[in-house]
Amino acid sequence: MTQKTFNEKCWHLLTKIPKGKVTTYKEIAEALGTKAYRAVGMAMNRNPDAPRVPCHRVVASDGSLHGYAHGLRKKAEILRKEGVAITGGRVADFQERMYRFRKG
DNA sequence: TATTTGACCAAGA
DNA sequence: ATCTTGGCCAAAT
Repeated sequence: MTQKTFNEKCWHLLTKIPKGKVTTYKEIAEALGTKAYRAVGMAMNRNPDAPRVPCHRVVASDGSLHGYAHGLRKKAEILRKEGVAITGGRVADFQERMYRFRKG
C-alpha cells in the first residue's frame, strides 16, 4: 500500500476546493484530523506549481494571502481571475469565500 | 536519529 | 488595529 504522506493528503484535499472559493491552512489541517497548520504550509511550498493542485486558493485564517511560491502578488492576481476580490492583500468577504470541507 | 525549518494560529507583556 | 511571543505539527536536512 502506498503510504500517503501528510503532504499527499493535503494536495488531494486541495483538489476538492471549488473554483472561486478559498480555504485556510487550519481548515485543511482540521479536515485531515490534525492540527498541523504549519505542516500544511509545507505541503504548499513543496507542492508542484502544476495546476493539478490549486495551492493559490489557500489563505491564512486571517484572510491574508501569506505566502506563495511565485510571490504573493502573483497569488492575488490568480485569485482575482478565479473571481475572488483581493483588497489590501486580503480576501474581501473572506468569511463568505472560505470553503468548508464536509465532515462526512 | 536529532535538530532545524516553515506559505500557521491564538493570545498578549 | 498592529506587533510580538509562544506553541503546534510534519517534513527536510
